Amino acid sequence: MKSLSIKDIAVAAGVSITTVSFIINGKARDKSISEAVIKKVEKIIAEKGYKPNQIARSLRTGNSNIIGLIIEDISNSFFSRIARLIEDKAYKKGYKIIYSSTENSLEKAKDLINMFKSRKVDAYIISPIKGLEEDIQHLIADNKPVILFDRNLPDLDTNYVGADHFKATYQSVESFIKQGKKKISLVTTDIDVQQITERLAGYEKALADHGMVYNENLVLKVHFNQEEKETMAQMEKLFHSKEIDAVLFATNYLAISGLKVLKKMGKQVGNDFGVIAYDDHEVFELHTPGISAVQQPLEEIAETVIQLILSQLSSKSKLDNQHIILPAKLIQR
Amino acid sequence: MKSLSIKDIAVAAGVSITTVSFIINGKARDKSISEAVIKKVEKIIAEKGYKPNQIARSLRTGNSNIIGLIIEDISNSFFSRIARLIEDKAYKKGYKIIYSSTENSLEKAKDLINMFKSRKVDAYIISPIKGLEEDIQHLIADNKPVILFDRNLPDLDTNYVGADHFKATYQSVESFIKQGKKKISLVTTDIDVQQITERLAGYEKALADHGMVYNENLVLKVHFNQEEKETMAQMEKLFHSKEIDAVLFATNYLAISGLKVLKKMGKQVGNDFGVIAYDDHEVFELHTPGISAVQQPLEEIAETVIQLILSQLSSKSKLDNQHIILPAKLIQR
DNA sequence: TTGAAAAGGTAAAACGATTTACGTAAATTT
DNA sequence: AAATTTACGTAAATCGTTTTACCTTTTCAA
Repeated sequence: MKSLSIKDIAVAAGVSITTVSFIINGKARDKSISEAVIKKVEKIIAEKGYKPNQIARSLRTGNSNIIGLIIEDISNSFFSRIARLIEDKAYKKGYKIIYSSTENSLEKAKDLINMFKSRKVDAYIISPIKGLEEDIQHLIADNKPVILFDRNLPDLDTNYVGADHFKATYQSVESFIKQGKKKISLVTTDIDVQQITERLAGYEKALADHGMVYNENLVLKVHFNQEEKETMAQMEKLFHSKEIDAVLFATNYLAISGLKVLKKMGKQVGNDFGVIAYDDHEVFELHTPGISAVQQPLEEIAETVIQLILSQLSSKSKLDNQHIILPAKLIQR
Repeated sequence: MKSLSIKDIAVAAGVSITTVSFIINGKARDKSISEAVIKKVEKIIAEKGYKPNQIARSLRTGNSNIIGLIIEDISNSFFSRIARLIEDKAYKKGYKIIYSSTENSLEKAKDLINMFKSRKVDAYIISPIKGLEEDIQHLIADNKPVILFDRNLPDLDTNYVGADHFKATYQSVESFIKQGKKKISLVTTDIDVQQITERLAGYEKALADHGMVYNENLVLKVHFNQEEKETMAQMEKLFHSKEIDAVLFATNYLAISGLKVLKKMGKQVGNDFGVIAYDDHEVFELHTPGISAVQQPLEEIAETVIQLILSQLSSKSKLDNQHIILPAKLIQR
């Protein structure tokens, strides 16, 4: 069953391919095609169920109506929720999403960018990793809209949408201090991206502002690609050896691992051991007791990203780059 | 910055486009191109960083190296995990994934299939919904590999990979009965797909086999697209009004909503109120007490799906359709 | 020494759309 | 009545590949 081409429609309607193309693309009136012809062709298209071949279209026009989404890991609920929201909004505007996970591998990320490039995606939404600067720079030079989200690459002059991580961790630590906590630990990763360093900075500043000393023994930087088992072992050591009375986790998967450790150790979360997680998750809501968490405004992030993309795609001239920082909220439980 | 074309390479190397094409596609030796020319062209390609335009390639060859993945909702952890695994395995074989969520809307699903079709995806992985039979039939007639997963459409003669839902619910109910539960409730959805009806059937059969009467008041069929708030209200009513001593949830999101309800009601999960969830989730592991759950073999499902796709793509002739049912496991907590 | 086969390569058609530039007849303006 | 404009439409180039069918020269066997 060969699929229909524009030629089949043209033949069936007894007009030229050009005419059919104009009609499909809504340029018929512009090009003064008579109503009668328009009706006839549209009828035939509907009857036969013809759909233009997007590949051919892309080849000719140079754009694809596809937006590439590059994230760390689609199975992380933060990313899958964002992805769902972005997809949904993009779909309403006639754009499709191709997504891929980098798994924090620079090589895979570069590879993905290349694949997207050779598929001529119209725009890129990237949660980047360090080392990707040059590749992204090429995209920008190519005049493709690029929106970074979640993480920023400071060396790169492009659009960024993210949450105010500094403030969020600052407030989290402050809330611990108000509860009278004395030994506040931070469990974070060693990925070198702004979003993570900001979280560390917020932690340090809050301590300093409240006259507490920064103690590097209280900060655990987990290697980003290691097995969960090892992460849990490191945490267990941390929780055992010090008289920590509160811990702030810098990502949701670290918090989940941390809660597993606490459960295993039989250590109760509560008045004498406070926990705050980063990026909300059903686990935190349902945990007994409930776990406080920093909640990023997912809906707003997705909306902003899409807005930025669409405005860039629709404007001929290059727009000014925007850095949009949205507030994150500490959900107390 | 115009991107490079095969012509640029041909000119730079002083050979024809054909020759370059043969070299790119590894047909050089076959077509007896001399080693010297191969080396030279490869060098130029590497130097200039030329990547073939996949769009043009697709237009000519009719395939895209893209696999379309249609699921219910990428933000559901079951699907996002499967997606991640499938993506990963596909990527290793040089295939990319375009995914989209149907949100259980028949219209959106049909729309997605059309989009994928006009983008000439090479194969389809679909978690289908009722009413999609005809559209899928067209794909099959088009000679495209189609693998259904998670849910089957019995009227359709194609490949299917799924878990043994009947057995899993049967065993779950049986385990409740062994614990001495007398009033076992099932909370499921009203989506009319085989996977869900199987789960109901397993529940009924287990009751019958153990001499217990099926009581339809104990079965709650939640409308699939309603607000969580309403779902929770219905569950609360169910949990209140009857002397239920155990509940089996047929999906993970229902179980999560259910746990929220129980928490709100102050009802303890434990000896006098048993809970089993479907599709494992971190929430169930971390809940106090731990929640037992039916765990589908995600890794095997993904692997099987990809295997099936690849073998179909590589064989010229149409292979026999396969129905692969993998065992699901009840994790007791 | 002749003829076939192998070596080394290329020209041009095809994939299915979009778009530019142009053609002809009728209507309108001058 | 001639000139211009408008209405209605089409031919052909183009996007960047792959692939078929062919061409020329060299090698080698009979």
